[in-house]
Amino acid sequence: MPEPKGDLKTLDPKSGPQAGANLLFLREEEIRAAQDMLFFAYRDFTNAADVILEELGLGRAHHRALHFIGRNAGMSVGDLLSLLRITKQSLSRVLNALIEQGYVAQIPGRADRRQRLLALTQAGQDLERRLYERQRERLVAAYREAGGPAVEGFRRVMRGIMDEAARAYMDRGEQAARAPRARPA
Amino acid sequence: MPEPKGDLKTLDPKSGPQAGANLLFLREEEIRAAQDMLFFAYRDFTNAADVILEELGLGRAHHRALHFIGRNAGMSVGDLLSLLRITKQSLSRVLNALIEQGYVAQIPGRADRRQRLLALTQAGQDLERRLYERQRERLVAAYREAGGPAVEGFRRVMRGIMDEAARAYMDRGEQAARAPRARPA
DNA sequence: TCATCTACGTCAATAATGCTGTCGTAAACC
DNA sequence: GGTTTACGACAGCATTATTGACGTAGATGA
Repeated sequence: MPEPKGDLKTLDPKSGPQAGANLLFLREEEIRAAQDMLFFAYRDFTNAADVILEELGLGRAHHRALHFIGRNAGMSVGDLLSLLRITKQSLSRVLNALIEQGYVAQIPGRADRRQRLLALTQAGQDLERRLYERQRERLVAAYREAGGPAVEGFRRVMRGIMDEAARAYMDRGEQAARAPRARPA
Repeated sequence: MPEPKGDLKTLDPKSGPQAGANLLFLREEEIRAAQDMLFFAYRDFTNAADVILEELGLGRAHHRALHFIGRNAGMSVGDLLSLLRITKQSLSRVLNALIEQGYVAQIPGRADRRQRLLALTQAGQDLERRLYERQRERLVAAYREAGGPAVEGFRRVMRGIMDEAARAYMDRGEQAARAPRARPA
């Protein structure tokens, strides 16, 4: 990459040696580095699928919906809403587009016929898989570089960052992990 | 080829008939779980600061700018643009608001007087710290729950997910790590 | 010195994604 | 049978992002 003049690395390397303050500083620097990392990793992770989305005229919101519907075939609209934590209106635009374009199907719930259970059509599964593959590349590379124990640590920290509801969701498939639309061919 | 998993939890105790397919399944489930985690962790991490932002009528874009300016006092507008990877126009709205409200100061570059180097004012430092504290709570809790080795693993995986430029940026202060907000307005 | 590039700012228009509030309908529930 | 629930839709608005065009001051090099 071309180095601009106002180079980020040459900011201020003076060191103030105070053991206690230094420890405090290290802790703060550690937390601030985590802020950086969350921003960068999330940015580049989501970017990975953007090329495909763009050529289809879809956005990241569509991708998120496809992802969660694919992973929880037969979920209700309400379930999806509380997973995404957006409003009905925000979702409806996205969902309508996906339905209209044949990526998502709605089937009335059998137990509760007010519900319109969501699932990916074949086209939806195909598209979701294409998007998945892009993000998968990055994640697999990162996992491989980092190694198994690091991945376990990653999992533990990420879990700690998310809130209780999200943790409960993550625990969901622990037993019935294959429930969704599992199985790679 | 790659080590699939460093003994995460055992998703499937029954070492079934098709061990190969099962391994494949585990790998895919692992990647998909990572997608979930990135979404949830990022969502809840960013949400942490929203209350403060809202009462000030600021958004997350303002927070990101404050964060990076605070961490790189004296950076140029161009540097900030390439860090955030947004357009000049997107940044200008945010930056103008921050300057107008007295959170950010611009000083002409000494070497290159076309530049308008950015730094937080005292008010900006105070605000940024309030926002930081909120996110810090979450991260400290997560780090403590997870433990030291897990944090190192987290760091390694996150680094693997981000792109080369971001990694180079992370390596920036490895020695001069104390540069961040050492510059008063 | 003069032409050109660079760093930054701005105007105009548009898109994607989110929000609130309201209303309607069908089905479930007590 | 009245109330709540699940969902859909309309109207309007805010935030954050985009592209493209244009201007200006200052750096830079032939």
